[in-house]
Amino acid sequence: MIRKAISPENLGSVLREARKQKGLNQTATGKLVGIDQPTVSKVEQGSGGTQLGTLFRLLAALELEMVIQPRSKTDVKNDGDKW
Amino acid sequence: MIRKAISPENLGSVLREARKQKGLNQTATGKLVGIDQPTVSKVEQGSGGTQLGTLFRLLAALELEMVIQPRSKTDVKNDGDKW
DNA sequence: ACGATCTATAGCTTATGCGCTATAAATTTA
DNA sequence: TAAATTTATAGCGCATAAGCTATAGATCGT
Repeated sequence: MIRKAISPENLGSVLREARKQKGLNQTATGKLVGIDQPTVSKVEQGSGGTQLGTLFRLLAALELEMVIQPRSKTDVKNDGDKW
Repeated sequence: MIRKAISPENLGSVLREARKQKGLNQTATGKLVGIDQPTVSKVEQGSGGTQLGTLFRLLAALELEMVIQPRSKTDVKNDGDKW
């Protein structure tokens, strides 16, 4: 499971996976936090133009949190799959 | 130096701290990745309107990466930081 | 194949980001 | 405290996000 994101595309993939993991569709997810379905779609496709406010609302809907840390040279996909 | 962010304000604080830790000012940081100083300022102040593309460029300038993970059950106000 | 559900795309409108430049506060340093 | 540096704010022009609605395309189940 990809957790690390260094680009909007990465992030979009992470969000999509998390959403499916929760059994939600784009419409339902967006409704939880006031984002319309087309916007959820664009974020998941990796739109770098997406705004931070939109991202954090999405994270809230999916019960996710963001961690900022120094870039690791060695890749980080440790941690037994928790989701 | 691992910091969680659940809002644009959180994130802005994290970025500002990381920048200072690297001994950079807003102008120098922005120049590394083609962002102007006023924009860096707004991001650090927590503008939810900041775009993801801008954020990722800033992360690159500061040699940071983003990790998305399930929200910790233990409250986010638990590691000594004030937000 | 069919219908139902889900996702992607499009047009319109309003709002706002960002680069650029200039300048005003605020902070640091001597 | 004055000067230098750094950060915040503002206006302009251009580009684009996001909400809304509609619909086309894709996917799933029967």
